Amino acid sequence: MDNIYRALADPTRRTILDELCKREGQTLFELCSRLVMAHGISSSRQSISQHLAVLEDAGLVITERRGRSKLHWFDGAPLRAIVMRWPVPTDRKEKS
Amino acid sequence: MDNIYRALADPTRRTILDELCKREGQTLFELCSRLVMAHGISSSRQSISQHLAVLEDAGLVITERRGRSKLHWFDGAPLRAIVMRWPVPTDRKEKS
DNA sequence: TTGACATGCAAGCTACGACTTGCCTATTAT
DNA sequence: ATAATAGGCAAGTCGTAGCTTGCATGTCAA
Repeated sequence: MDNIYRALADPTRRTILDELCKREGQTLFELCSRLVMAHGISSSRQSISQHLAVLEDAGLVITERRGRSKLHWFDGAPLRAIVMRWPVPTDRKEKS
Repeated sequence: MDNIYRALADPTRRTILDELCKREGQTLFELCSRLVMAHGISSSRQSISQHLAVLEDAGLVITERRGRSKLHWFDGAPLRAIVMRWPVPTDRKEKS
């Protein structure tokens, strides 16, 4: 799964992940309106849909069809590949 | 610093970070030859140099001029922004 | 000082990614 | 059945990232 990095490369996709962390199980329309409200993102529905497809392909978003809607959840599991690949220093507060 | 994500988006740059983790303080030429040897990367010197500039701009690589050479070190500190932004599940081994 | 070595700068080319537009499919309500 | 709702598919445009090429800068050795 190497497309995590590509998925994280786009700022809109990162904001989508933020939004899905705040509220679980959002539909595409919920996400679109919330991205406009909270953040200044005013992309088309199709654009957000394509972003979600990239995120889902990377495993960062899990979906479930519910009738004519599609619900989206955030999943941080693929992010472990990053912290396992390179050393991430712990941020202990250091005195000067 | 939002360009961490862009810096990680390229596979060659990720391999450069891997290589710098294995051996510290490499020069540009060292990196070029090692990228060809260990991994199958055969980009030009200028290409690698540009990649290093992106990584340095993202704070993932720290440099130091030493005479006519430039030494490079890996720095994982910017990666904390990722693990602090989204929840990364700990991978405890689970019994089935 | 002169030449070899290690790197930097800048312009140009090409390919891919993000976005839009238009139409299509599936589900629910009346 | 029909219309409205929620989303999917596909082609096309545009900008930018990655790569190369050519030349310039700076450093060390003889």
